Amino acid sequence: MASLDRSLIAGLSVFEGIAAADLDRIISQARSIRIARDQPVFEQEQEAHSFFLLLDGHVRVMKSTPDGHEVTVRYISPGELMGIASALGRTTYPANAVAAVDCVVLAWPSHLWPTFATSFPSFSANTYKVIGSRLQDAHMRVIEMSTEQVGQRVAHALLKLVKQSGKKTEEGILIDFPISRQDLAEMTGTTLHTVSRLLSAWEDQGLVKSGRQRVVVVEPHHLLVIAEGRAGKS
Amino acid sequence: MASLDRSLIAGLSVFEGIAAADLDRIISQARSIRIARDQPVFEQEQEAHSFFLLLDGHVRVMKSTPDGHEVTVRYISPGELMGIASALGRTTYPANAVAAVDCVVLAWPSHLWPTFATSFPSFSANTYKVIGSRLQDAHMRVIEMSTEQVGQRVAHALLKLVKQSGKKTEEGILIDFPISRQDLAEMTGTTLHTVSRLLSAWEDQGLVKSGRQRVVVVEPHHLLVIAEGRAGKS
DNA sequence: TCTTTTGTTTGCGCTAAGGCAAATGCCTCG
DNA sequence: CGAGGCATTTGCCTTAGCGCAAACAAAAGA
Repeated sequence: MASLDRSLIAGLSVFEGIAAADLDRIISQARSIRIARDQPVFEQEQEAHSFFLLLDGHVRVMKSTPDGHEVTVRYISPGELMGIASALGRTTYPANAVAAVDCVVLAWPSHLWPTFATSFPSFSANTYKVIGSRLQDAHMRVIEMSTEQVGQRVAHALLKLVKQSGKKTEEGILIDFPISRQDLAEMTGTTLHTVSRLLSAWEDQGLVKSGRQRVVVVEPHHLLVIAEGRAGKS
Repeated sequence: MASLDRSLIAGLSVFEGIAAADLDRIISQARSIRIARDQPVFEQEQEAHSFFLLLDGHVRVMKSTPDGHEVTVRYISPGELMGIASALGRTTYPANAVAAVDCVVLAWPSHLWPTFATSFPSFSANTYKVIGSRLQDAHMRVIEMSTEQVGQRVAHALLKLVKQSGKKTEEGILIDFPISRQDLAEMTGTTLHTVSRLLSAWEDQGLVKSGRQRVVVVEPHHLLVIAEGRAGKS
């Protein structure tokens, strides 16, 4: 671990409330790994040998069903934990994770978790908070899927991505990793066709600008109106 | 706590791997509460003062959206934990829980959690396992909502209920608490009308028998075929 | 017992959104 | 620079399932 990483890392919310010395001990036991775009970080059903912290890049987490469907569970941004199956007593990963762009991650062997949990209570508390918010997220997704129509869901997804990984540009807020219509469809439970139609319509209205694997949100506020449900049905 | 409860409780999976003496200490700090049908166990957004173990009855956990929709997250059966927000560092309950029938629960004050977690590591490990499986569940729900059609979803819901709370009768397997079409609709993201139509159709085919707030599954195997997707579209 | 409330059934029309198919445009790799 | 492969766009058709509305049935209450 190069020392320059330390200063970056210390500020992450996962490490809030952890003494510098403890942080050093935690970090020193991690391996830093570089993962090329489209390469897996971990795979569904495989033994959960490690848990990870994403330092740089973006990772897509998805689950595939027996009958071949794929659903994107979430995107991971820098600073977030992933593959923390061990904290929940699981021995295998529940999903696939692949690098959406070239990534750098820290990896700890899973067997360290129990020690970490007892030695660094803040770390485990922070981790469980993360899990709590993921559970919350998942339930929100269920609710969205149950009660909203596709337009709203896609709008929500875009806003979530903007919040997570939005990068200001002169055109608007760019989602700063490659994302296809298909990807958006897998996040919202629809088809790439429908997503394409929606984006085209929104582009005509000047709400977004989009191209190949690229989306820029121009009018987040208006998009929010759509997401919330009552946008004038013009 | 009456001692007769102990023997029942000791066998629960939440308490697996816990020494008898520890178990006593845990249980002695709980209050046993009786909750009448349709009364709340805890409520969304309220301060999470306690966490609970359901001893007897059935509890429905649901989430309401700002715009008035209600979605049923899950049913809790005897032996299951609920309201374990504190284990995830939350200070409020994320959902509503109401007794589907008269219930008996054990309640621990939330402030005990940190102590419990350190004093009884098996207990906390078991709890986190529960949370892990709930997260898994929630993701499965998202996937179902994304990829399956209503018939499949309702079939899945029925099978889940049967597994959780099925009671063998001469007619078939009865879901042993009152459940309305509306309830099933809220579990599967559809309307009571559609559920009603489906149940009627299935009743005609002899797969289920149902009445007012009552469902008996006669042919679980055939229902599974429907849930899995490829049932001849007759 | 009669009335009211609450849950259920069912018919009918409508529409959001999926499926299919073909065309177009943008990268990338040779 | 050219060819082939992806990603995207769009039109047209089909349909699952929702909304509305009315009739029914069973439980609960008076």
